[in-house]
Amino acid sequence: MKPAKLTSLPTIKRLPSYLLVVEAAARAGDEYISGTVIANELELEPIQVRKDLAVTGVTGTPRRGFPVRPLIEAINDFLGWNRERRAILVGTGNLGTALLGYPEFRRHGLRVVAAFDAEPTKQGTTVNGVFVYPAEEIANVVKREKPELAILTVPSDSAQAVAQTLMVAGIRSIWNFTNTKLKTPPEVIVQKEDLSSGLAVLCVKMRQPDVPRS
Amino acid sequence: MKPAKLTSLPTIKRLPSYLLVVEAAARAGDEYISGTVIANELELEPIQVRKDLAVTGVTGTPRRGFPVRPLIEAINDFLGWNRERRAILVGTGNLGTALLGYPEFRRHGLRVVAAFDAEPTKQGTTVNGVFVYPAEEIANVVKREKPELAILTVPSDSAQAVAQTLMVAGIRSIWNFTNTKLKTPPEVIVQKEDLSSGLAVLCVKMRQPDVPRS
DNA sequence: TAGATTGTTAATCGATTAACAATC
DNA sequence: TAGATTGTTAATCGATTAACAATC
Repeated sequence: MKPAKLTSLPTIKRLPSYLLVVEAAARAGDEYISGTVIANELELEPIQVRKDLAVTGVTGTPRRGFPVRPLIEAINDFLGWNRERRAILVGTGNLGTALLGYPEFRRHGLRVVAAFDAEPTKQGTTVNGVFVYPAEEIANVVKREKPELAILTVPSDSAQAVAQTLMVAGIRSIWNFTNTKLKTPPEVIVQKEDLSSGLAVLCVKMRQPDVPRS
Repeated sequence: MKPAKLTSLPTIKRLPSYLLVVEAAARAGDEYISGTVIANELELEPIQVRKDLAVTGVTGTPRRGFPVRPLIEAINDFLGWNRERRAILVGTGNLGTALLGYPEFRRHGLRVVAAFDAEPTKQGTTVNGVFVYPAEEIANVVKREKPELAILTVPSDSAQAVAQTLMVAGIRSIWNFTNTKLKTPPEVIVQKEDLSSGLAVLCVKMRQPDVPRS
């Protein structure tokens, strides 16, 4: 059996925006939506949208497009967004607090079951509905709550040490919002969000506006 | 005169991480750093680092690598990070507040001179040192403060309307943290940060760990 | 000197785009 | 029916990687 071709990263990144457009169509009562319409909405090429949507396995109908309800279901399914995923968050500073209060995540199945902070004044409090434990409790709470992933929003200089603690506690996936490149063994999955990259792109675009768009 | 070849987006996005590594070398007292060392630190290929650094115009020395101080200078220069850039921020919710308190931005020349919120209870207060005006004051304050860009951290459903207000007020660059695809004329520069894309990539990696890394 | 590293030119790889037959 | 849209196969484009002479 030949291995299913892996989905490209750019395709995966575009799927959430397709989902938003298709959900809007659903709210508008549409039964079908064409790749052309999605493409116009997002300023993409129709062929790219069709190719991307192929990964969901939903087949479209000539002249009508893709069935809205099944498409929403299939995108969510592909992204694993229609099942619950337990997470912990370490570092309840400005950014950590913001993420705890971001309703979008909950809609995508992300459920933060515990937060941690090194700061004693935060420990024992509740931030956006999530209880804050001392950082020393990571191992215990992970053992009890069995989260699938950890969201890392600590200061950069403690990022590696906290990641270490998380890995020792058994965490195998880390969503890294620090600007530290974590040293991790190959079996640990790390997704790094980098605001500085975004600022860099914006700054270069502002200086030299003909840099490519996406 | 042939037009200077445009720098690719992936290259621009990697430059900030190079900068962090090179700055660390400077703090360690190193005079030179090789592309190989940078590559190891970031798990990249040395050839990619060398090619990327070529855009800065700094030339390396065989056997030694790149001179640390000039390289820091040149990367900052390329990104426009060694001059001040005035910005306003609209929407002082969780995320907006987090960004106002993010010290990294200041280090890269971003200076938020005013914030705005539709919520009367926030108006007149100071968030992380930045005064919060009513949203109606956008036009006035832009006229007075002459910011180069606006950071958009409002709820998605008001994103397009606020963007409209900003553009009418004369703003030509928008750093968009909402998940709304803004409708803007071609001369307006928009940089969209998409946390959902990041979550999508993480979720797919967790399901199917052999997705490409970066 | 010997050998690690640079910078350039060429090859490869992968993603986007084009072309077009099939179809509702 | 006519024609818009799909899905597939092929062509193009651009980014990454390889090869290697130059050099300190």
